Amino acid sequence: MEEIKSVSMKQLERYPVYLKYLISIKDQGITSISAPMIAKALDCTEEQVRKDLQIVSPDSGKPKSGRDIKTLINDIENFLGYNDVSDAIVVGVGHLGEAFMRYKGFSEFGLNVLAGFDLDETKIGKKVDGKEIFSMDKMSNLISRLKVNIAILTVPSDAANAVSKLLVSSGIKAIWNFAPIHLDVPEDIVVENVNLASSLAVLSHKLNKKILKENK
Amino acid sequence: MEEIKSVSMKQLERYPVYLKYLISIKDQGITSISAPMIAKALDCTEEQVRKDLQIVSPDSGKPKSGRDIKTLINDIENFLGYNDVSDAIVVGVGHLGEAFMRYKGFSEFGLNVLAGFDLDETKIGKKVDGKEIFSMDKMSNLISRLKVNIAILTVPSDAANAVSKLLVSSGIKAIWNFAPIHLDVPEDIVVENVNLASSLAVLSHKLNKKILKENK
DNA sequence: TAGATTGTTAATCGATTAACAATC
DNA sequence: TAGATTGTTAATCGATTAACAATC
Repeated sequence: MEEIKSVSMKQLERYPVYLKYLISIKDQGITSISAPMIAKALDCTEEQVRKDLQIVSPDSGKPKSGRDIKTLINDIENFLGYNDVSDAIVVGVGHLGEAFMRYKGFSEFGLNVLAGFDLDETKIGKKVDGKEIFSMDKMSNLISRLKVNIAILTVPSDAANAVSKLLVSSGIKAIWNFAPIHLDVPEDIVVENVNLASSLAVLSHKLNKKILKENK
Repeated sequence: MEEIKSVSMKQLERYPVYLKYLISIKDQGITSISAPMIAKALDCTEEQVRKDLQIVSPDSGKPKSGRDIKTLINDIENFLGYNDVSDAIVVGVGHLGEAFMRYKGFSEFGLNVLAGFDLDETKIGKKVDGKEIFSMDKMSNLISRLKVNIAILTVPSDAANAVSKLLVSSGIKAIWNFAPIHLDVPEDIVVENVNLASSLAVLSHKLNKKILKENK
């Protein structure tokens, strides 16, 4: 029986950063890497790196040399599911939604955007990067027919809750929510919020503290 | 002497969510609100709401009735700096960068995008929502001349570190980084990362756990 | 008054950091 | 071998949660 190590959300957020770094290092022709090296490059502690890597990698590192980069990259990619493709739809094709429909990087993460949905009749029927924009009343059918699990929600805040209800009743299992509000959905629905206002609040606060420090 | 309550990053991230909710409630004509009501609507604990609000609001709530919504909204907006405008530039006018140049919501947060910068000669000189796209070699001069503090960094990962060095040497104080890598900048530079790959890693992991649970 | 809500103070929880023996 | 690096186990830190007296 396989041992199951649990992983925290904080750790999950770090793996893509490790991965990017490891790939860049591999491309330089380096074949093995140690926790202290990674820690130094990414400005974190080596203890944290070791604990994180132990979770995703079945085999352990070797004292003195560290870990094999290729193996490690593969372990992280498998752990993050980059090797299995999931279908997703973009709901709300505004500036941000359109950017996501055009974004090539998602395929790297195993995410495949099938189509977009919008209320605006002037957008319906148009194609963005080869993917069609449908009207909202086509959404439910497409989700259940193609068994889409993931919705990228980029509608205005005041529409977000109504749309999320529709998504849930159509069978969507996870919502990647870019509206800066709390979605009121059943607790078994996975919601991951990306709140730019929150992020900016942190940035502004740090910046103000810095400016205050400089001026005194 | 004013008492200074310290605030955590986690708390800062929550204020914009409170604010959105309070504004929507105010628009319904409600004039006062209690911590338990907010907690129930936003799916968190009332203790947390109380502690968070105590930090931003000088006057305390009243037992039974709670807090005055208008006052509270004003307190949060002031605390987050939404009433003072900061200038910013967008560096890297790809799909995401262009979306940010077009995004109207920033003004609500007190953020004013002045201009964009890009390497691509076909983009240079064009205007996006009235804001011009300049070549990268104009960047340093504009930053120092207009004393711009904030850069929204939306360049590809492999360019991010070189560009951030240029930003820092030009006098930028804070970088809102959308490249999924660690920026190697001096520690007094404020960096706020928005890593979509990290966010997606969390979503995928939760989704996989949910699917595993359903299938057993 | 009675009870809902308040702010404060203490307990719990989880994640990070430190310490250390094991090993290539 | 010596020393860098490893994984594990214990200590610290910070944030969340719980408990409770005060009050409109």
